[in-house]
Amino acid sequence: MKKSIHSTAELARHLGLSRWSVSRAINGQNGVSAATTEQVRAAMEQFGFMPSAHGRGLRGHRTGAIGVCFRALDTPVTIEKIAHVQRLVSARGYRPLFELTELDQQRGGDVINHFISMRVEGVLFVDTPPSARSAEWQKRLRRHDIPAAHLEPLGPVPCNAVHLDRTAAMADVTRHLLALGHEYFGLLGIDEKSPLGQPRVAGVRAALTAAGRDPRECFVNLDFPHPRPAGLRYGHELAERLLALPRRPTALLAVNDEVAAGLMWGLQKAGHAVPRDFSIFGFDNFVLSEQTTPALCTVDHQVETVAAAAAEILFQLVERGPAARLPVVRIAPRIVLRESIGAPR
Amino acid sequence: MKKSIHSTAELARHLGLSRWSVSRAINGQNGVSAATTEQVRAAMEQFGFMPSAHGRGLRGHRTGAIGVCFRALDTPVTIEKIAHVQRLVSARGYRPLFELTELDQQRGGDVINHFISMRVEGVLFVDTPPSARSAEWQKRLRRHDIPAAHLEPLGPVPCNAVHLDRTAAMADVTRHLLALGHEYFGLLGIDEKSPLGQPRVAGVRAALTAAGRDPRECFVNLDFPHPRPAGLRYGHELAERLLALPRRPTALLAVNDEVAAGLMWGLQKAGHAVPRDFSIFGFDNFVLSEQTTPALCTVDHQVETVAAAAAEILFQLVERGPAARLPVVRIAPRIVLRESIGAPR
DNA sequence: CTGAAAGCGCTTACAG
DNA sequence: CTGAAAGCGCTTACAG
Repeated sequence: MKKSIHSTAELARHLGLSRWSVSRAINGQNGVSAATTEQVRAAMEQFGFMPSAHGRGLRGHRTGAIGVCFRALDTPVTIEKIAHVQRLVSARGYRPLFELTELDQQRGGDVINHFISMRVEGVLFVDTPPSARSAEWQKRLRRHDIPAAHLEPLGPVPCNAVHLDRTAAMADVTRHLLALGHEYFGLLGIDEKSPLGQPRVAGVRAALTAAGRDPRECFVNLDFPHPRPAGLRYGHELAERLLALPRRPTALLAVNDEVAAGLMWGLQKAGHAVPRDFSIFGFDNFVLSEQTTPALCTVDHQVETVAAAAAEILFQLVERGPAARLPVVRIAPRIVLRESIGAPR
Repeated sequence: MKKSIHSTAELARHLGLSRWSVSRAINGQNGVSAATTEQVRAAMEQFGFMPSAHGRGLRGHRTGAIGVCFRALDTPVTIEKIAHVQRLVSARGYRPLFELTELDQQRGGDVINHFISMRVEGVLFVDTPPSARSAEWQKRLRRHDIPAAHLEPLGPVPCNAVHLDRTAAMADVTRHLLALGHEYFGLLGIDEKSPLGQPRVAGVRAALTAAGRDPRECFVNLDFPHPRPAGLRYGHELAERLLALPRRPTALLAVNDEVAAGLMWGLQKAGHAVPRDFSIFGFDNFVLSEQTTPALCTVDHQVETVAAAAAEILFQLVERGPAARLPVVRIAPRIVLRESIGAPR
């Protein structure tokens, strides 16, 4: 009675089969009897045996591995992306290999080395900023005929990428507040010079212009240097600055839900009511946003849709070859309406 | 002029060396001239070549891979653990392979299959609850002589594990508040029947008893059914219940920082001041805790210390063989003092 | 210090 | 439906 089995050869010997039949049974190829297949399956189960991915990748040349490259795990939205990517990649029969690039900055660029040495069939870059380093990474991947797709790259990418359409989202939000009767908008903590802030301000401008308003007279952008990431405390300070303004906006669009919450508490502490005196919109649909009183209106990233689109691009590239060029996809975020907005007084 | 190189054999041919010299140069073995080593290194750099992990794992029998198994990515503390584990494992020359078990519940248990097929040299379980499934996983690993260590298992584990000493943490907190003069304690949202709540309540009891008090008369545990995870809103509701109590505790110990923050806002809304009327302690040292006004006292998980201890256990097991049994390590959390506590009125 | 053989655990392509 | 050869890309152990 054997106690453990570590190769298809041992399994074959144990079952009195040839190693080739065992291999075929494991891979579900035809040309092997149903009885043999079942016998092999049962023995694998019994011994907890799994064929070596190394032997397999060496001979078969399909490793089934997909490299997934994150910048850092700093936001809840990024975390959600991981979970979805893991699910999508596994469901398609591949295995994800996760790497964090930020940690690697200090340790030399072995993220890509690892992917190459593992002979991944494709790489998904998530939230990665443009840099000399990442440009070089991509050149190396191309050399090895490994295709790459981009899930929300922080810079411009010519193809094989999925973006969240922040411009459309903010235009939507602005239209919504215009329809409620708001005339003067406050943007809070949205840095127009940052790659993520620029399209958001553009969306506000576009909606105002489309409604026949002059953007220069319809909104004020409040921002000042603060510790990153922008949080509750920064929102709290913004409330003070806002109240000190000679002309106060009635519709407030915050950079994220935490700033929106801090802003709301600051305003409430000063005796103002939301949405009676101010309408507030957050961004990110972070758990916090539904826990405040009143619950915050916000913008949802549609992570599942974005992740699915990016994964689909990668699968296409893996299956059609690394030379393929797929158009950039833009996903529209979804506005989440809750209790923090109303008509201005 | 070759444009790409995919194996040590190609590299050797290109450099006019034997494949064996190339292999030795790559692995930094002695018995190869410095000039040859440098030549090989330069060519690898030039062609972006990395030896196949599959060929390597097959012949060398050391794959350098470590499986890291998480339950889910639901809390910031878990996320922090990932980052530390990645860093520690890489620094020791291994490569982490991350898997999320919760997603896999639905898809069949191929987490362990993946680890086994990748011939990992060890597995680190993080935050994993005891279950029939995980017991079976461990049996399978043992069969393959793959050692496993546990970073904060949610159930009892006889060895090779690191725990956060929640009992010590709560005893510390309680002693601190006793010293300030508090006589009556409120526990908020800490479920004494849960594996994480039980040791926390035990710590409070222990500190009270040690101070010569009767725990039965010194604290009240407020908890009621609520949507998980416990957050701001739940804390907000707890504030109301607390204020309705015939005898109000002055020292409040919340299950986590979000509940503590919600509690604080609820009390402030009702016209009470913190810490003048109530002293509040959170738990987790979540970013939120330093962003509230006043900033929350809390308990830090010492993630770095816990992760390092668990990684060290795993490295020992990998190097000393899977039969080794290392004692369970308990790490004491650190109390973070900020502005939310004071002497009772 | 360098070369040539053997073999890790698989799959592919061919033969029966 | 099953068997035996060859070879994927490496490293180990041996020979010089």
